[in-house]
Amino acid sequence: MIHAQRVMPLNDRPPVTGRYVLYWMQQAQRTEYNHALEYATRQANALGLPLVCVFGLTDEFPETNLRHYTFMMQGLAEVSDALAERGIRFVMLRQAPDSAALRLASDAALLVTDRGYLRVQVEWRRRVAEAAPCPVMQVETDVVVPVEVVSDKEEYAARTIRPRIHKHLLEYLKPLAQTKPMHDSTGLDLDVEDLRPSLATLDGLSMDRTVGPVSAFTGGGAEARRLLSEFIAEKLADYDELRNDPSLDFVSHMGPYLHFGQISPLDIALQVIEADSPGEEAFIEELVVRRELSMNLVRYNPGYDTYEAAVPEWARRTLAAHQADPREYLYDLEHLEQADTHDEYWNAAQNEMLRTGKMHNYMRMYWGKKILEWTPTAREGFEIALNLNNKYSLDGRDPNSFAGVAWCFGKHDRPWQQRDIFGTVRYMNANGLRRKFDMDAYLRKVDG
DNA sequence: ATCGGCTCGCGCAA
DNA sequence: TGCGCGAAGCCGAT
Repeated sequence: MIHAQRVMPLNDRPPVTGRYVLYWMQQAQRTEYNHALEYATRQANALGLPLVCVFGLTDEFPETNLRHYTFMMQGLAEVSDALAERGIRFVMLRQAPDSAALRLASDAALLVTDRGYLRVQVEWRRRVAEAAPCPVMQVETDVVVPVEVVSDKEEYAARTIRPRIHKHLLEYLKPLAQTKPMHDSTGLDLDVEDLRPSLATLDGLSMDRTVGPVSAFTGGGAEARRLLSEFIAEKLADYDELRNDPSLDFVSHMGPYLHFGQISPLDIALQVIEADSPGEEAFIEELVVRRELSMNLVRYNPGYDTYEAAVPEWARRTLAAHQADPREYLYDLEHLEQADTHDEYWNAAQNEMLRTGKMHNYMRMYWGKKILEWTPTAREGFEIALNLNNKYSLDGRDPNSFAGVAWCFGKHDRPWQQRDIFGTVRYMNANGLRRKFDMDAYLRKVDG
C-alpha cells in the first residue's frame, strides 16, 4: 500500500492534458518496491495514459567518479530491462536530472518523482516543480517511515528518535503491490536522443577516472537481493553478536545498494522480519532507527555537511578548548589518502575503502576518530574525513555518510571522560580493537 | 571478567 | 525544577 503521507505535491498546477504520465526516476533507481513508480503507474492507468520513465545522467554530479558511475550504471541497465518487460519506456538523457525531467514534462499530464534529502536533490525537485507545466508529485519511498511523520525537527540522538519511529513502524511495514500499466509505452515516439544504459555509455562522459570501479561489489537490484538472501540465511542470527567484528563478515552490505536506491529499505525490513530470526531487533535498529536518523539530520539541518552546523555546540566547545593540545602524530590529506600512517589498523581500514569501495562499519568509527586525533584542527579533520569517504566509498554522499562522519566528532553522541585533543568527545584506540577482535585476521582480510 | 565514573543536555515527570 | 539515561568507550579498581 501507498500511505498518503508518502505523497507530497511539489507545486499547485491545475490538471493538464498530456500524452503520458512521466515518472522522473532519480533517487529510487529500482523497479521493485518503488512507491513512486507504483503511484505513477496507478495514476497513468486512472488517466488512461501510458507511463514513461526518464532519468538524467549528468557527469557534473558533485564529487562523483568512475567508481560511483559504474556501480550506478550496473543498476540502471537492470532497471531499463525490467521496465521494458513491464511495457514502460525508459528514457536516459545526457542531461542534469532536473533538465532531463523538464525536457519530457512538456508533454506530460502529470509528473511523479521519488524523494532525495540532500540539498542538490531538493533543489532539482524545486526547479522542476517550478518550471513544469503539469502537476508534480513527490513520493517518499527510500525510508520506512516518512521523515516528517517521525519528527518535525532535528533530533538530538538515537534515543530521541527511536520511540518516534517505533510509534509508526508497524503502520508502515506494509507490502507494496505491483500494478501493471494498461498501455504499453515502449514504442512511443518521443523525439529524444536517449542513451543506452550500459557501461559502454560511460565512455562518452567526462568524469574523474582516477578512482576506478571495484570488483568487490557489483551494482544492481539483483545483486542486492542475492546479498540480502545470503545475509538472512547465514548471518542474521548472529548479527547482534558479530556485526562489529571487522575480521568477520556479518554485515548485510546493503549500504551501497540503499544509497543508489537499488533496493528498498521497506523490502529489506519485511524480508528480515519474515525470517523470524534473533538478529531482527539489532538489524532493524541499524536499518531503520539509525539510518532514518541520518535522513532526519539532512532534512532538518541545512549545514549537514559542515563542521560548524553538523557538530553540536558542546562538542565544538570542548574540541576548541583542546585545539592547542600537542598532537603526537599529524598527517595531511595526501598521507591519509595513501594509507600512509604509523597505525597498521588505520591503514588497513583506509585500504579496505580504497580497494573495495566500502569500509567495515566498526572501522569507520575508529578511522574517523583517528583523523580527528591526527589533524591540526577538528574542522580540518571533519573535512578530510568527509572528503575521503565521499570519494572512495560507494555510499559516499549518502545521509548516512554525513551522519557517520559527524558522529565521530560528537554528533548524536554524549560527552565522555575528558582527555587531550578530544576533550569530552568519545575516544577510541587500538587497544580497544585488539581487546575485542582478532585484528591480525582483519589485516590479513584486507591485504589478502 | 566486571563495574563505576567520566560529562552534558534532552525530554519527561512533577 | 529535578532526574534518568544515553550510537558502538576507556581506564583503573576490584
